[in-house]
Amino acid sequence: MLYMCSTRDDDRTARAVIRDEALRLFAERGPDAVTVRQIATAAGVSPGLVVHHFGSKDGLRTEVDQHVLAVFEAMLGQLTGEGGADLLDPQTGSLSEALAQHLPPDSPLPGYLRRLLLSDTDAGRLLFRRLYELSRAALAQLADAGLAAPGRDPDARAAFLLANDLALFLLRDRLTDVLGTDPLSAEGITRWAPEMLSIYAGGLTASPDDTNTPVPPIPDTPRGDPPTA
Amino acid sequence: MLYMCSTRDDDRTARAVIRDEALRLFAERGPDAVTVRQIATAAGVSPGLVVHHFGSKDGLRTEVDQHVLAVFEAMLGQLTGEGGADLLDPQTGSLSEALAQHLPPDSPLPGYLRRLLLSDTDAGRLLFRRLYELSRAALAQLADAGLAAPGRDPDARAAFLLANDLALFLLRDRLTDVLGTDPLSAEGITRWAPEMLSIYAGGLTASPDDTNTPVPPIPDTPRGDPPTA
DNA sequence: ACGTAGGCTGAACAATCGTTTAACATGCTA
DNA sequence: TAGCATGTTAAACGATTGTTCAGCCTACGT
Repeated sequence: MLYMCSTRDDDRTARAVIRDEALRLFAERGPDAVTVRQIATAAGVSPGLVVHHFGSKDGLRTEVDQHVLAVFEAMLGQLTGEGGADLLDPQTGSLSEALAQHLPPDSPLPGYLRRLLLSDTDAGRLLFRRLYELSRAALAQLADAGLAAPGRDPDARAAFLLANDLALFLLRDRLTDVLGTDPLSAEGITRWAPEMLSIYAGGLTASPDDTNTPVPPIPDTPRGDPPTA
Repeated sequence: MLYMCSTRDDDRTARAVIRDEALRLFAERGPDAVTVRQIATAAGVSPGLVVHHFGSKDGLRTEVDQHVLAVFEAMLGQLTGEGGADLLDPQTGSLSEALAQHLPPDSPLPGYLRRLLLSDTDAGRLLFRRLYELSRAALAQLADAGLAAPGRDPDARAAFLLANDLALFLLRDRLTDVLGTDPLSAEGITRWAPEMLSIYAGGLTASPDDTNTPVPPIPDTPRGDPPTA
């Protein structure tokens, strides 16, 4: 079964290698910008073999989609299993953080999920809807526990929180550029999380140290106050 | 000068028509997914004319980039001129809202800016950096006015607020899908803004009506409470 | 031992891409 | 009115794309 001419030192099937390399390249440049020949070269096989195993380039893309979604779902199950159901509780961390922390720093998965979420495909829509339902459930649970108000429009509020969480994900490169720190790295989270926590806990007017204490009332004098030291 | 065979009923130069159609198509499907022939057909000209006017497809893309950035910059100038400098004040509305409201509903500009922000190009990085500086300045101004705390890390806080604002923009289609309302439409804003305002004003625990009243302290009993009816 | 199914290759195919070229029509200028 | 720059088209070119095909090599069942 193994007579591959190239020197691949892992025990993965050629099929799996093609899938993994395609995943990596798709995440990096997008499926449309990657050619079958590039995938074949990266996997150390011939272009014909790619089609032979997956029927077509689109078949390969579909299978990578399924694979990524399966891995993501498995990771989601593991996270809700270990950390309880408060995965999306802003107090304990965000979805993006959890994802970044449970993945090797060079994993192509975040990038692929990013493209999937932004792509105008059924898979992307399904993924977002899944996250949305998760966000809704988390908000409802938080509300039940008295840790958050459901808001006037719980659906919109859940969507708002989810969108904010995903923004960190979608704008990761841009934020790294302006902040000088990858917000999804261990170091970046130490910058990001306190601000997020502070705002979610007490709003924009709360000072960072008020995280666990009641929020002072907003002064009635609208502006012109001396800057708060 | 005008002897075009096609029946175009506007007074724009063929060059401008090509640029506008390219802008529309680029925003819709992305520059790489749009062919020169498609642009030419949409503009009612021959493919050769596109290259004749813009040198190459990439030249056209660059010019569309410049044009979009110029229009955006002009709109930014107008907005800060009329509405004062608190354009990014969450109390008065977000950047996304302002952009959506001052543009026809079918304008390709938001879509193009979205792709620009997410594209790995210098133009995209520059645009984001511009918005980031705007956000920093707005936060500093808000802090001076006593309407917001600068936070422990003002740069990170400004980035957080900007990312949240842009999320609405980047995930517009997905949010429309799950909410049933375009969050950037007039109707959608009435759902979105109150939740955003409420959280920014008093945090997650504030009830929507507490916008201008103090926030109640978080109860000490962590969980296991009966669901609050 | 032998045949056969499947992993795999390299060359070739048709289609489509961005771009080039030659030619033509038009308006301005001298 | 002759001439020239400019706007415009149709056809064609080379490169690249996804895909097909014929055939080789190896492993496995009988």
